Amino acid sequence: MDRTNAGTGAGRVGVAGSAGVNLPVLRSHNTALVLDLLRTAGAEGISRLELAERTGLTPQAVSKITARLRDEGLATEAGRRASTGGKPRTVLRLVPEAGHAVGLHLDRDELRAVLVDLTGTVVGERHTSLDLGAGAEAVVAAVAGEAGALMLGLSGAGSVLGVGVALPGPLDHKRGVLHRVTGFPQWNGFPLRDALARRLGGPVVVDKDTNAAALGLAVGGESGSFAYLHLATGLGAGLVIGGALHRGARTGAGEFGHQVVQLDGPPCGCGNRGCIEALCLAAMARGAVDEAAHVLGIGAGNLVALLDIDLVLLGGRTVTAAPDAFLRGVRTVLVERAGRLGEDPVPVRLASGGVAEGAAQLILAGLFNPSGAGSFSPSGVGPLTPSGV
Amino acid sequence: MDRTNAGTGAGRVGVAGSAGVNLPVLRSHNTALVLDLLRTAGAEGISRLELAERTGLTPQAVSKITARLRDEGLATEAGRRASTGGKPRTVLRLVPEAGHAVGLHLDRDELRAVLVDLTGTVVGERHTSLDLGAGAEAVVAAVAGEAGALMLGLSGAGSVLGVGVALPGPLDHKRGVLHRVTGFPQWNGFPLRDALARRLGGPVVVDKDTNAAALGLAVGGESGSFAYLHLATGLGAGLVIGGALHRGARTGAGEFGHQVVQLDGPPCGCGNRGCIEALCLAAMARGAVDEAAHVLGIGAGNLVALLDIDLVLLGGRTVTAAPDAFLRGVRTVLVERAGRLGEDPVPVRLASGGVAEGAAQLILAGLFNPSGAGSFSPSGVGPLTPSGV
DNA sequence: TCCACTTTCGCAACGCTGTTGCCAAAGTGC
DNA sequence: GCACTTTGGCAACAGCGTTGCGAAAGTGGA
Repeated sequence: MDRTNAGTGAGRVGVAGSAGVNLPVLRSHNTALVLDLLRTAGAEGISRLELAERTGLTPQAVSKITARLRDEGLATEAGRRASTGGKPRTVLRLVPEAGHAVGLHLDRDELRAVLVDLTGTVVGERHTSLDLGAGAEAVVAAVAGEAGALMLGLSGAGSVLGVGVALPGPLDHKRGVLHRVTGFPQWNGFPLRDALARRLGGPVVVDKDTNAAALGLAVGGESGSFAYLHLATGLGAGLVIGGALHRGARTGAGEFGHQVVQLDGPPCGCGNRGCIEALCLAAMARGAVDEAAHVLGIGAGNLVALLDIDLVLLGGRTVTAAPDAFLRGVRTVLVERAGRLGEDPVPVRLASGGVAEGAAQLILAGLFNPSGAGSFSPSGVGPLTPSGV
Repeated sequence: MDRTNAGTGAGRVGVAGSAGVNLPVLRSHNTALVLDLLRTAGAEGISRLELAERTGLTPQAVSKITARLRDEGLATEAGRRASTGGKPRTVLRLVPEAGHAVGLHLDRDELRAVLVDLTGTVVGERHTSLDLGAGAEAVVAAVAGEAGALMLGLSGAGSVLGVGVALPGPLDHKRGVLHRVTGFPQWNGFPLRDALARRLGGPVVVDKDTNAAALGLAVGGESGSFAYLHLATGLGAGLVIGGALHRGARTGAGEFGHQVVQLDGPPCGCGNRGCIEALCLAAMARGAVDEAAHVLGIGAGNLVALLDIDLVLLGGRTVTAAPDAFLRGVRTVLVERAGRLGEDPVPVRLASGGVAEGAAQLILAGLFNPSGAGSFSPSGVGPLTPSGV
């Protein structure tokens, strides 16, 4: 209960702008940096000297940091590299079982819950149906029950750091409050984060499903700036800019579906005309997959022009039902655009990985992201026990 | 010649990602933070305790930092506040004359050059016609001449930290190389930054005019995330996200004008159809200012939806010729959008400040931005002397 | 006029950070 | 078996922000 906003990036300084850096901040920054590199290296591991090169710190500083991490049980030595004429480099790797996180994906009619270790590997999973219309109390109880069931069986050693929740509607990530979830007006203004945190007794982070998916992709290896376009019952986007998830001040970023691409277009459910979502859904309803893909490509092109991103990733039920058509349609538009400008086209790929896994990364981000507040203190974060279940 | 990329944000670590922080980095970060707050406070000044509150550092740390700044001549005491029952707070302020920067705005047919002090106040200005088609050699000579003329008359004390250059075409900010400037193919691939740096013997930074304008606005007091939309012979945007200018990996961000808002729209000069720039310019050609403003508003709405920005600023010759019409047109679209969502509308205002002033901020950013590399070392940056003039 | 009190702010000592100098360990190659 | 290269830890160090403390400079009541 003492740290319900872990990983939200809310600094210790009230001011929104940039904050001063003192030695503890410096320490946690560098520690997170090293942890992130260890995670990226995966099971292969990475040597101290490589860590030093990648961080810009001296080898001695890296030795000190990794020694701390080994003491805390977060890292361990894992073999040696071949020698290049001298003492071979010792390979370090993350200890996956040193910590866990729960990720929840609340969709309109189902709930998926995963338990992941520090590397993001799923070590437990549950899947049930869910009726978002059943009311806040019932849904929170059901969700907490699923999360609690996943957490049982973990000893105190590799405790659960927190619970990340991803769900569709517009919401306020910072305060963890839902806005008007489309189709479920009774959720408007519900403080989901605090309600769950109270029941679970540990840190909870809430975010949009598209943001969670994009975060999962960023952790999964996609680097730089990219957009994740999600086409299912609606059309939304998750934006990763310079390696960091871009939410906007009000968690409103990523409203890709309601960009207007046809000034005099057909009316959209949002009340406007010519939204790309309306055009895509209408085309799909007619069975015109290629046309929907083309329209999606136009939107992706607008995005690339505006933000100069490196990659477009596609996902969502509608896309996975006809992946080749959508890849081809979007790719065509971006290749034509690149040809006009004499640039290399922005690659388009299918997104891999689930939303629940991304939701778990909302918690792990506090450990691996060198952005200040969400620093790690293994002793400070008590094991999350499902007291209210 | 030794530091031609000052202020570009290129870190000392080759890796693109985040870098390790050591004590010198920490020091320059906090110093830049304090300098930025001093700049923001302006002539009124700011007390040490306010600096401590805003940065999150302890008062003692602020005292040490400000003592260094006073020793270096960058800050000075400027009176006292009224007492609140004890010793009154001593007010500190920036010493404007401690440093200068030159800002150049290369437009298609004219050149504006300004000399600004640390606060961004213009202390010297030149204005001449310029023919971008005259060839690189001639233009570089003319531009260097104007910059050199501005710099004469400054003693070594408050020396010139560098020259910032803003110009229209697509270009590579990091390498300082121009791409195909629209209408002037002979500039394609020209290394403008290095050519000017060689001639002037000091740091030079090159950026798009829209980016420079947006940076100038950010320094001028606009906080948070905003978009500067520039409508003149073309339509472009400068994006400030979370207080930082967003350029994209290839300096391609801000191609606002070539977003498609009419799938089957009229052909655009870029080879595509239905670009917002083509629609706006066509409407203006017909004299339909309100229609152009409406279309611009649609684009602004798309931008707000996608990025969740806090503010839209309008500028450019076309806008300043009919400011009320454009403000009304854009505002209407954004107010309608906000009404549909039950949110507060994003404010729309006219942009103030010139592009050349913003170009100068490209240099000053190295002093006031706590983003690592562009740290300040008063003795390290030699006075920029116009040797090649 | 004096005194108690509040508030600001610098000096000195301190703890902690990454860095440097040095050396043992562990390989390769002649 | 020796010279050499490379890794990586130990100890001393410089520099950062922090803490403890006291002087300075006001206010306000007696």
